[in-house]
Amino acid sequence: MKPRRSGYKKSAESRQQVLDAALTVFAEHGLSASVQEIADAAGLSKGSVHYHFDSKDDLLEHVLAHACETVEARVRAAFDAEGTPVEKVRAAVATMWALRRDGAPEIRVMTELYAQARQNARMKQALGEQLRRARAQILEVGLQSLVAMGLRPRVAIEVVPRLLLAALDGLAIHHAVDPVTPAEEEDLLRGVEVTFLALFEP
Amino acid sequence: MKPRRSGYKKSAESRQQVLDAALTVFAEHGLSASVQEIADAAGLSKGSVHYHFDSKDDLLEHVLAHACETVEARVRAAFDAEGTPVEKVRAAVATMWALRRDGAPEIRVMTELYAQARQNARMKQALGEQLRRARAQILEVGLQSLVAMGLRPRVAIEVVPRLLLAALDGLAIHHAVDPVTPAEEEDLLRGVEVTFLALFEP
Amino acid sequence: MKPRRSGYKKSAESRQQVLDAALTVFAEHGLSASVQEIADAAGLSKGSVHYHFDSKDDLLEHVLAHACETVEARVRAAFDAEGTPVEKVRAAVATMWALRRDGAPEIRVMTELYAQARQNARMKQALGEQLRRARAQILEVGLQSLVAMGLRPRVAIEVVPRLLLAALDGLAIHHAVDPVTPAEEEDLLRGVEVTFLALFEP
Amino acid sequence: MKPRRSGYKKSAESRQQVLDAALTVFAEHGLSASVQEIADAAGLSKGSVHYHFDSKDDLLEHVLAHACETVEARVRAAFDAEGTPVEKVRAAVATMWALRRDGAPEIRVMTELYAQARQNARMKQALGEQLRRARAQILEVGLQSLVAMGLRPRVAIEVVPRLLLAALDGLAIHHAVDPVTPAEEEDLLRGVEVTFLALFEP
DNA sequence: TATGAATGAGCCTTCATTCAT
DNA sequence: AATGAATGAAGGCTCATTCAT
Repeated sequence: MKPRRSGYKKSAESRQQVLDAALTVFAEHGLSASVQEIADAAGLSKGSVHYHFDSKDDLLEHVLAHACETVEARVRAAFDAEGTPVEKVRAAVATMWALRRDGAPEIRVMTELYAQARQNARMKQALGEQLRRARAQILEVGLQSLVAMGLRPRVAIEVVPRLLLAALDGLAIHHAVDPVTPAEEEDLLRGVEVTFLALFEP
Repeated sequence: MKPRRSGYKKSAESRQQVLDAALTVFAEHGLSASVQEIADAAGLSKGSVHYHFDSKDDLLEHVLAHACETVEARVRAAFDAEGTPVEKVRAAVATMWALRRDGAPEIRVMTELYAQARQNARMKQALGEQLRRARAQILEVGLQSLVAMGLRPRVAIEVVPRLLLAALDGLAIHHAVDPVTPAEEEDLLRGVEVTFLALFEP
Repeated sequence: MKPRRSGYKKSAESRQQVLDAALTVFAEHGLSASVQEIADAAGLSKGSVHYHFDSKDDLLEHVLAHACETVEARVRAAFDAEGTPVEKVRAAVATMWALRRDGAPEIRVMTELYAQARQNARMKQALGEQLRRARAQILEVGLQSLVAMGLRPRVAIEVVPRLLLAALDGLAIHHAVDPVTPAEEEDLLRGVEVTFLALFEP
Repeated sequence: MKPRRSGYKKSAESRQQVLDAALTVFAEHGLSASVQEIADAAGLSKGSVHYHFDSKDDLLEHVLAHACETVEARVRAAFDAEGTPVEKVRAAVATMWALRRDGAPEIRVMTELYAQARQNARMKQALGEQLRRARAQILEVGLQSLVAMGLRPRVAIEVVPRLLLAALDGLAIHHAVDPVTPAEEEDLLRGVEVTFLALFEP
């Protein structure tokens, strides 16, 4: 069962190299980056990429899955830090924004995928599920604690995560084209918080 | 380029056909749609597309400009309808959302362009300018009237249009992948209004 | 018979404009220069070029004919200047070289045509005839006078013009790629004369 | 690019096939021959040509280099045959002429390149260097031996190779359009020799 | 006479994918 | 497990040519 020597292990390593390289290259040069570029970045041959992944689309799906995990982990880590429920929510939102402001490759790839998804049913479904999961997570992990505190939502609570994520991703795609200046940033974050809290009544 | 006098009417017509076809095709099949597809949709030859536009990128820029004008006109028309300032803003926002919910080709193309802009300096600049203009317009046309009414912004007023447009575009890209249900829609719009108004204090 | 007004005349003018422009453009940008470039240089439309000439090849043939006439006229003018037969020959050779050294458009086009002729039977024939005529002219006009002076050729006299023209055109094509320096030029011309005269015995 | 060790033998073979086919096709149909024609002649796909060479221009440069080597080798082989210095020079010249008379593909391609070089800086430089090298070789290998024999040049010795190569290449391009007849050939070669030797005094 | 418009064939190039090794 | 080699489809673009006006 266990890999005898380095054989099996080597493969997993290479596969991961491809995955990492793909994330970087896709983020840097767009989803139209060629398999060759990825192979170069991974230090492997073009053939190897297709050895590990059936097709470019297949690779893309795995990159997406990986990126989602990474992002989710980071956001949850921020949320799991100590503090009151409101502080925890605030920390999570700050992290979500920071990833977008800094152009984290995971976010870049995901925003590009939204465009591509319209032409790719599988990808559309995958992205849709990821999005629903993210919203569900925000709802269960973040909002329930607020509700438990006595805050009552002014609108159907399901739309709150939708609005929050939309605002963040919208800021991200605009930021790429017309960057938020450091001077604006503080006000912007305050704006997000104000609007977010406005959805609840004390 | 432009016909001197009366000119051959056919040319302007054909050019417009190409432009219209391009908008539709780009919206439908993504920006990677081939020139051939556009030519087919326009009922012209591939050569003709290049007769009217120097390159695919050139065509794309014209499509962008055209799309911006169209969207701006529609939103302004909604705003210019009768009503109190708040009603006017509400109508404008409703229109902005409707265009996104219905997948208007202009909006689709523009959201795809945000992805492409990262790899295309010209496009990035063009989109950036368009975005700044849109924000400026919202600020001057919409928000000033609210301020004039005595509403005072809780944050730097410049970030308000940024937040509003970001939320709308974010909703649009998510909607394409995980549609807002009719049931959600009312709550969603109310959420947008609530958050928007929360940025002001009476 | 005579053109009534300016109608006919205008046409001849335009035709000549095209011809002149073609000579210049072909010399400058090679025979692969586009019809559009020529039309631009002529200040006319692309359609006009095809109105005056059946095809690009047709135009090329006329350019060739025109160029030959021009060159022949210049060389003959040099030869017809005053002087002894040897001086006249020397003057003609000097002119032939000067045209090549200075990259006269007529010469440039003709040397490019030699390459193209291999793929174009008509052009091959046209160039062949032009070449035979040039050789005949040198033979009759130039060499006969030397023979009449008592100089006797050391080889069949028909090969003398061939050698002379070959040397000149060879120098021309090499000159374009590895220019003859002014310092070399005097020696080069002396070399041509020495070798030329060596073909005769006093 | 180059196979590291033993490599896949097929690759080097295929690459050579492309090179050979390109030489033939370029010579036969001119430098404007399409990559497709070359691929067909090589028995490979169009994609394969681009697998082995970055671009058509790249291929052309390699063809040029290859052609130069071939020609140089043949001429040197003729020169290296036994005989007195004068006989050796004569043999080399005879070979140079024979290649041109027979329309050797290497020569055809090179003469076509002279035309193309005017529009292609890289090619111009490459051809210029090749020409200078050829002249230098003639000077060092051929002429020095004549000088060593006591023959003294009548003109700066550097122009002698220029004149010789020019005459040969000039004959070549004219020959393609107005062939040297077998009857003329003997006289022609004698003419070349006479003129060549006339540049020296005993 | 002259031209703007339109065309279609052809070209170079890119690239995901396959396969023998 | 990994890759070099090869392919074929597709794409953007150029351009000589035709034609109605």
